[in-house]
Formats: sequence, structure tokens, C-alpha cells
Amino acid sequence: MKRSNAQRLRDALEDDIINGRRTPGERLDPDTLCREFGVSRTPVREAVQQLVASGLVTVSPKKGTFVARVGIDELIEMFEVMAELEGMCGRLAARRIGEAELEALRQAHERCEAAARAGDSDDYYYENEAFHDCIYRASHNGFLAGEARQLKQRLKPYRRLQLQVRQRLPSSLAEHREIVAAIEAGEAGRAEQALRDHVLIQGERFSDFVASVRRFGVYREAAPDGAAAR
Amino acid sequence: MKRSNAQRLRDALEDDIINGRRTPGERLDPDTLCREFGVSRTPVREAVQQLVASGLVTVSPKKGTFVARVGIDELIEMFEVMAELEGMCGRLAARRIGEAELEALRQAHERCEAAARAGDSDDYYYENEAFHDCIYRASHNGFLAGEARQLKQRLKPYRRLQLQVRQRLPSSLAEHREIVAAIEAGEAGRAEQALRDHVLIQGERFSDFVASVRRFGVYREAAPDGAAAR
DNA sequence: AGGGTTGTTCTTGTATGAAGTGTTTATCAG
DNA sequence: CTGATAAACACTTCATACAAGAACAACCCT
Repeated sequence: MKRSNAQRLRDALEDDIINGRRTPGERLDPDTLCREFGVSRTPVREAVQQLVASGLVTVSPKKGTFVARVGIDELIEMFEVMAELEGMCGRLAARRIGEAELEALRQAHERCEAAARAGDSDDYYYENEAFHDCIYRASHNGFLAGEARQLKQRLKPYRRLQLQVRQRLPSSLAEHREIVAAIEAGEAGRAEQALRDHVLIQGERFSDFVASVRRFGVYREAAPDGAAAR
Repeated sequence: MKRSNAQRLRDALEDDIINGRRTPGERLDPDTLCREFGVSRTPVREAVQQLVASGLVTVSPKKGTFVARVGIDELIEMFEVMAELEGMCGRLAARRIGEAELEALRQAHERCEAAARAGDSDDYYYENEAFHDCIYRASHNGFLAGEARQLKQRLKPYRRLQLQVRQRLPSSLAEHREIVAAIEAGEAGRAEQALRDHVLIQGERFSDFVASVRRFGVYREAAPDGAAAR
């Protein structure tokens, strides 16, 4: 299946934003993108609009388009919803998971443990994602899984800041164990609670989080063209 | 604030789809839309793409663009998520609602009762929406409220089919009373449960629902250009 | 007669140019 | 030096022209 230019561009930009190669607040100049990708303005415009629709980019009329800069208050709100979605996935998964999926979940968890033992932070990040994706799939609700993935994408530029909190990794693993146990036992309420806490607990260390975020100038709504953009 | 042509077009099409003037599966011919609205293909294309992003329209490359036709299985999944979002709104609202918002909620409920007494189905539909919107706002989570509204929009073309189930209206009102009571009492768990049930209960009468949906040819994935489109 | 192939005709996707509108900056006057 | 006004610039938006790919149908060959 051949993807259109606009699609490729969208994926590339999305990847850039998610992986921090373009930081929130950075300007996205259409003409520059045209030259970079060797296409005309039309597909660029389309890609940008799709990113606007998914919330990763904002466009201020007559001022330019920028990588979306999410305010701290909205960030909290998004985490709150993310926790709920994860919890719902866990609740459904505990009731609906099949034997093969359960085995896949166990293996994903084991890979997380291995990555943690090896001390490979990047690898753990990846395996952690795979672990959660197992739960999404096990919920047997494709729409829910899609929404959860989309929101997670949108939060990714900020998630990467908080996984490096001291001592987060061991407790994260312990939470994973509790999650697996709850799903294995088929205890829906317990799985929901465990997953919700697993996401929300990161918000508890909020002062740390805010501190690290502020250094990136996330919360400068009042100055859209602030230092980070220039 | 002057809206662009693409925006006006998008709103018009969205309204058409939501209110059933364009049924799921119907073809959206770009050229026809151009003539209808007196604009060129560019803004039409833009509007269509925005609708694709919000899930109301699907475009099959080289085959045409159609009003999104959601399969029954996915419809169930979406209702499941909708119930969860509503429940979450209720839980947060029970904890966070202010006095003024509580009064607005009571009044919205009263207007629902009035519409029901008057037997005005359309009016009830509108007031019911206002009632739920009160709860969204009272959750004090703007992001959550936005997601809930968006999903509700996406479900609207199908919701209209089920509100006419016999005896649904009186029980719907009773559920509203329970919801208001739970929020007034500040009982988060009870409010969450009441709202979740309020949405899910509609799925219980699923055979009725499926029956009415099938007549509209919603579940004809195998025949994309089925009878409904011609 | 049936199946494969080829050609035509839709369809989407891309490019480019032009215009209109808001913002910003520079200059002039007080 | 400060304020206002005007002009220039930059961005978005729309239109039109063009290209390429896929589906469908007709036709030919087997």
C-alpha cells in the first residue's frame, strides 16, 4: 500500500514531535518543510491540518504554526483521562483476556523486568509500552485501544520527562506485578484500580514534574513566541 | 470572527450527517459539493479531511468518499467508552461541582421533566443534551468534557434511532433523578455508577436497537455501495 | 461461453499562482 | 521620546490546472 506524500509527511512530523526532535513551541515554517521534503505546499498544509486535528500542532491565524504547547492544567486533565482509560482497559482485560493473550502479557512483563535489570532506560521505555499495549489488546475493545494509544501519543512529548524520576523504575515494576496478578486472577476492580494508580501515581510527584517541565518552558501561554521558539 | 469557507462547509456537512440529512454510507461527491456551496475543490477537500479526522467520514482511495458507516461491533465498543467517560464526568462532578453549577444542573433537569410532560420528543432530546453538558462542565476537566462531546457527536447519527424505544423516556427521567441526587450528595461512586448505567442501559435493549439499525443498512460492511447508498 | 486483458473513465492527490487579511514595523509628527 | 498612522510583509486561503493510479467495462482470445 503506497502512502501519499501528505501521509508520509504527517508521520514524519508526528515522529519528530513525539521523540523530541521538535520541541513544543517550535515554529513549523511551511516553506521550509516544502524544501525539506521536496513537495509543494498542498501536502504540507494537509499534514499540518491533520496534526492540528490530533492536537499535536496549533496554528495561530496570521502568525504561524507551532508545535502544540500544552499548559500544565490541561496536562493534568489529560493525565486524569489517561488514567481512566488505562483503568478501563484493565477492567475489561481482567474479564476478557484469553490464555494466549495472558501468556503474551506475562512475557511482556518479563521483558520489562529484564530491561530494568539491565538498567537500559530506553529499552525499558519501549518494553513498558509493549506491556501496556498487551492490556489494550486484551480489553477486546478496539475503539478503546485506539483512543488510549492516541492519547498516549499526545502525552509522549511530556511523558519522557517524568520517567527519569529517581526510584520510579523499581516501583513501576512492582505496580506491573500487581497489575498482572489482578488480571490473572480475573479481578476486574482490582486491575482497574491498579492501572489507574499506576498512571496517576506519576502525578503525585507533581512538584518534581512541574519543576522539570517548567525548565522546558511548557507553561508560557502568555508568551506564544517565547524564548523557546526563537 | 470570520469563518473560512472550509469551516462553514465542515460545519454544514457535520450538521447534515448528525441530523440524518445524510445517512451513513451515502456518497459525498466533491464536485457536487463544489456546486452546492459555490466554492472550489480545495476547501471542499479540506472540510472532508477534517470530517475524516473526527471519524464522521471515510474516504476510500480511488473509490470515493462516504459518510462513515460504523459496524455494530464498533458501535458497541464506542458506547462502552462513552459510558465510561460519562461515568468519569459524574464521579468528578460529584466531588467538584460548585453551588452555581449545581443549581444549573437542577434547572436543566427540571427542563427535561417539563419537556417530557409536554411530550415533546425533540425538545427532550435537546434538554437532555444540555443536562449532560452541565455534568461535563461540572467535572472541571475541560479535556474530558471535550472528548465526551466529540464522542457523543460521533454517536449522534445512531443515537437518534434508539431514543424512540417505548417507555424509554420515563425511565430515562428516573435515572436523571438518581444522577442529580448522587451528585447533590457528593457521592462520587454512586454518581459514576448511575451515569454509566444510564448510557449502558440503552445497550441492554440491544436486540431492539440492532433491529432498528439493520433497517438502515448500517451493518453492510461487505457491500460498501449497498442499497442505502443508491 | 468464459476468462483474461486492455483501454477508458472516474477518482484522489499534487502543484502553482493569486488574492485578501491581519500583523508588525518604521517613520513622522507632536 | 512617545504615540499614531501608514505601508509593507507574511501568512492563510482559495482557485485552477495537472498528473497518476485504480476500478470497471468491454472486447478479444482461447
